[in-house]
Amino acid sequence: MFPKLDPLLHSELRLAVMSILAGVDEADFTYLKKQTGATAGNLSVQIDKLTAAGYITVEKGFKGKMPRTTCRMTPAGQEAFGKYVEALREYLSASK
Amino acid sequence: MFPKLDPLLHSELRLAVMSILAGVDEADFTYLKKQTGATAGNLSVQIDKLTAAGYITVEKGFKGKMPRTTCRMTPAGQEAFGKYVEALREYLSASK
DNA sequence: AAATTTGGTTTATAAAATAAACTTGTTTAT
DNA sequence: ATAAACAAGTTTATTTTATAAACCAAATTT
Repeated sequence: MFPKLDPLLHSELRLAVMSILAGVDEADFTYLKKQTGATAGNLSVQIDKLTAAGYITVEKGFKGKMPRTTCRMTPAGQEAFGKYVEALREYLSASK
Repeated sequence: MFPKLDPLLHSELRLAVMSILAGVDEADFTYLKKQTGATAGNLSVQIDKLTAAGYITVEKGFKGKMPRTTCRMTPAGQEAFGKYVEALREYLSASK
């Protein structure tokens, strides 16, 4: 009845990151930080987890002289995100 | 942009319990256990948390000679659940 | 009457989230 | 030129959660 929710996505911050990346092709660390309101430390950790899961890729470079970390969602990430959304709807729609 | 998700509801098992109770007036422990597939221990703990939050009430009685624990969602729980669902939609719909 | 099942609770362990502190380098002010 | 402040993160430590394992009391079955 209730499908298992991908624990990697069932996290407020990781979900927000994925939600942003789902609509935007790429986003860098500071942008994600601003949009989510997360602390840098927390964001760094959660980005690592999404990367380890193969849901996003991280590219490190420089914008001028400042370091810049760019994130993109992978196809695997898109699929996982889609499935998570579907699963979640089961939980939410059970009410009506 | 991303509303805070009520941490009490952003839990797979507690969400499932609330989702069931949202549609059903009352449900007892064993029913919830069966429907969610949770272990009794986990369910007991999570029911306690929902009770402590005032989201559900627990009534203990007997069905014949066997103990029976009946759960109901409170108005506060309904409101919190509704808000949570709304908040969550923000996360999910940001993608499209 | 011994073993099993029901309906749980309590306690212990593992995993996550979060924050605080630290690092490396850059820009700005002195 | 150097000290102070800031940017962009990472690492480590702390707190909170989730989950499972162990336990308990009473009822039922063999």
